Amino acid sequence: MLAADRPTPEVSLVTQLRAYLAQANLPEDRRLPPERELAGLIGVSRAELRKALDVLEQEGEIWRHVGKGTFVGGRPLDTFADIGALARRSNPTEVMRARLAMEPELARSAAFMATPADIAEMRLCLARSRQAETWRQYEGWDTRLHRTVAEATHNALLLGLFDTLNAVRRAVTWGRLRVQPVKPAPDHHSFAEHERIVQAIEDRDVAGAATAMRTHLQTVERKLLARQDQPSEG
Amino acid sequence: MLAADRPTPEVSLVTQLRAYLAQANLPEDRRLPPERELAGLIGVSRAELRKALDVLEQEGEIWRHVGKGTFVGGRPLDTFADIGALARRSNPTEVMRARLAMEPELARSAAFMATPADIAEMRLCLARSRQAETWRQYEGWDTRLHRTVAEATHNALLLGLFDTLNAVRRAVTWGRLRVQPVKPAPDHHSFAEHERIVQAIEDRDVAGAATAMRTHLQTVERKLLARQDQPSEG
DNA sequence: GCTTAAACCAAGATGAAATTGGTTTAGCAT
DNA sequence: ATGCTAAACCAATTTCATCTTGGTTTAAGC
Repeated sequence: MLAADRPTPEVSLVTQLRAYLAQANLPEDRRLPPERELAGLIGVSRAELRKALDVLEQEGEIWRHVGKGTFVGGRPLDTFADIGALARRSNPTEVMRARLAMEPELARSAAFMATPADIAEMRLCLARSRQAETWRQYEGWDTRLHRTVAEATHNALLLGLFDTLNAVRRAVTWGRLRVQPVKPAPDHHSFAEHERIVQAIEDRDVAGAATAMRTHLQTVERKLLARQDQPSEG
Repeated sequence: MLAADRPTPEVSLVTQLRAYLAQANLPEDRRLPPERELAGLIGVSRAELRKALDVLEQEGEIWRHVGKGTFVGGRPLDTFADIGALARRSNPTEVMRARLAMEPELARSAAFMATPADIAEMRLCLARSRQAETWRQYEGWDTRLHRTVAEATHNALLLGLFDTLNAVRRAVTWGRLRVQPVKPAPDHHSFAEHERIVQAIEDRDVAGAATAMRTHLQTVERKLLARQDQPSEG
């Protein structure tokens, strides 16, 4: 381009762009023309335009995404976490790792925050799971025990995260048939491990609660890897 | 079809279908062939097949959806984690506690799984955050650093949980304006703390990474409680 | 050296066509 | 009439090819 086109080089392209953004009436979604087009409109090279857009993006005045375009304003936050999509991208191994990352910390927090009512419910779940006549019943009480621990943190966000994790776990684990006609053996590893978790929480043993939960989940992981016909719950 | 093909009409089509479901090895998603095809396979009319499928659906053994297909097992729960509702029930304190529960474990896992590319991106975020000219810019790089750590776990589920946590954090923190004209001081506590986190991850020091992240978040928590006019990020 | 234009890439949008469960209709045999 | 079958039709959904778009690389040009 000729020098005469830009008689005032001290007026930076960034400023020029800001002026354009203010003047141009953009569509409802505040999307501005594609870079190639915009470069032609303003009369600069695409590379130069992009450098200016980089600045505006750093400033937070615009946001860009490949395939979508460039938009004025802050990046919109998606208000929903899609469990299904998450489950599709994940797998049983990842679920196990995620449980190992989260649940010990939930147990730790529960040991701090649990009320007597929380602990009573945990003990109820323990007892019912021992009385279970089928694996399905056992799984129900097992799931409820783990959720009670999450509830005992008395933190709505942590509980929500646990529920999300749990929903993904169920979605991921769904396919595998578990035709276990027999009921859990009285010496099933989970009974003692669950007991230790609840006891640690009752004793306000924060480190012990986390450790007990981690140990428990590691056992579940080992069984899960060894034999696919075992329930994946724990 | 000839009567000879079905010499035992008392064996209902439903039973026959159940046998088929047990025997056939279905794809990962447990989807069975389209009705038209399945009808041909079994050798019955589509109408008759559908009547049997109706029973199985009633029993809860399968579920169907137009355009999708027919699947064995329970209908997947289409629960979306509602970030907005979660944010409404939560508060900054809970968010902080949730970060303290999750992010050290993410750092620990990242120390295991991070690739050189992950670490390079972390270092980039570090450098940019130091160069930030405004708090807004700093926050952007800080957020990106923390998310890179979550990415470095190479666990889609953990990343999803982190994103959910982060979305709630942003939603909860929404109201508070932070008009901090000055840029972060060169000795801002987070610089050194972030550096320690990344270094531990690079050194494959799993315990150190978790500890560094916990220490960092505790500092953020302290600052947050002491002075509301500080950025809540860290 | 620096800029520019062009090519290339992968993520996302778009739209036509095919697929699929659900429903209706017409034919046909009993 | 009754009951079954095949075919057509419908709307929801997937699939696939194509286009768009920001991001990146490359090489020519000055």
